Amino acid sequence: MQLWGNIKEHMTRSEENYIKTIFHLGGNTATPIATNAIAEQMQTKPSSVTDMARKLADKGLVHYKKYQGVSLTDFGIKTALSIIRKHRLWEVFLVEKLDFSWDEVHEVAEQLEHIKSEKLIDKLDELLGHPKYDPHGDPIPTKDGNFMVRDKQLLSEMPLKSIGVCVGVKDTSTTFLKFLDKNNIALGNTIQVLEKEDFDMSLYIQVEDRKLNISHQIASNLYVKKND
Amino acid sequence: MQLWGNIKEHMTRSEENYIKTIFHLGGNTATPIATNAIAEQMQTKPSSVTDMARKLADKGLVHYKKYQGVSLTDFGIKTALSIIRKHRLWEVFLVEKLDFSWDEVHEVAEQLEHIKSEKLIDKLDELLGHPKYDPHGDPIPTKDGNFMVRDKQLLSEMPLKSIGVCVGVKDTSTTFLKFLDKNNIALGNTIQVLEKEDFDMSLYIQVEDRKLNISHQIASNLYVKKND
DNA sequence: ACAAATTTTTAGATTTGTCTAAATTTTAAT
DNA sequence: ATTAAAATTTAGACAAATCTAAAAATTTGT
Repeated sequence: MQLWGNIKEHMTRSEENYIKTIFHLGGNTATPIATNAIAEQMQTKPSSVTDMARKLADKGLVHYKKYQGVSLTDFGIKTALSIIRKHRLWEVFLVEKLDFSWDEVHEVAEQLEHIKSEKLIDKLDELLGHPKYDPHGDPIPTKDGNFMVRDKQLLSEMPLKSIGVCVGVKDTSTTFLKFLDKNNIALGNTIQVLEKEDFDMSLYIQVEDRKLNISHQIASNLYVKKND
Repeated sequence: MQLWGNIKEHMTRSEENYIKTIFHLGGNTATPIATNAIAEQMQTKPSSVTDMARKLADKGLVHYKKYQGVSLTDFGIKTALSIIRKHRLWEVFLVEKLDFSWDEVHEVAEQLEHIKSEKLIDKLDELLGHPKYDPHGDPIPTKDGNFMVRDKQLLSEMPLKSIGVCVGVKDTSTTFLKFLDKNNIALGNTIQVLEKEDFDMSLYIQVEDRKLNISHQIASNLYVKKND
């Protein structure tokens, strides 16, 4: 019978996945997330989400009122950041230490993120040199839950002639990442917008020393940081 | 509808734990293992073991006849070796790359061994330089399931005056491993049996350049390889 | 060999996470 | 402001993995 017994309770894999999904859908703000949206994202049914919402609310991880959707509590946000930290550190490990390519890491990191050992993550972070970004350019939360929010914008929104550095991808699907590999576009590359085609909104760009055409769809999934 | 559809079926964490336990209890031989023994080892009830025995038999992993105990099939042995390989490789990783001490690795490796990715394990093996033994001196099965069985013996069974190298521990409990650390006994150390005490079977030994007394209990949990 | 002790299995219940189908609530449209 | 549409919840079911208590089989002791 301990006073703060519920602080470090066991979280199941499923609970952790729900928390992560809610966070990614924007549930870190006060705006509640719809049951349907969560169900769709998690490839499950709304009724299952309702059940889990109750359980997570009981555990103090989310705010939940019937028919009103869920949003993360402060504790829920902390929990989400801890899971995301683990996921992204493992992604860095896979790419940096085990030569995975950036389109191969997600599935494995989805499993590794649920391993429970604080020491493991601290040491992994140390081994990797406390990386700030994962292989897709997404920021890695620090141990105390701080985010490096980088001021970045979509390549599709860059003004003509402006120059920037590629710092991330919005779409992390295998097909998109493989496309980038094939076209030799990688994080860290310098990109300049040479021309914009009004008709289909495609861009003519220069990546390092190469010139190429990319569709609007591509440009709107690449994050660029303006030259600072 | 594929011909060999049941070869790579999904194994749950629980199934994997049963297979591993059966293997460790000696189920790799033809000798069947008793339901009770498995239940005790796994901290569960015999009735649960019966249920699982049926399921594993259905999947072709064990031989099972009512009231007769279970033994692994060839496929079951292959599966067990694959899990043990993963467990031990992760243990090496934790010690070599993340500075874990040998008494801290077991719990985390128990989780990591269930991560599913062939590439992950292949690459990890490569990163670690294809180690043959884990931090406790236990052999790591190769990808195709081969075991390096080292000719070793318990320190307690070494003849007087004989010299050997410490190559493993039988008991891997935290208390035992911490005791060894405290007494500066590590794998690779050269050990000579100087005297044997008839009364309590304790040993007076030399470890590298230090002399010390150890109880029979200690000596019967340390593996030594005779100087070759 | 036969009764007693032990081991193992069965039967039925529980928990977690999921589902379907029906009912309810909210939102949107006219 | 009603009603139709959409979203959400409830109720009841299921599979996996476990448990308890009782029944059945095996082993052991004399």
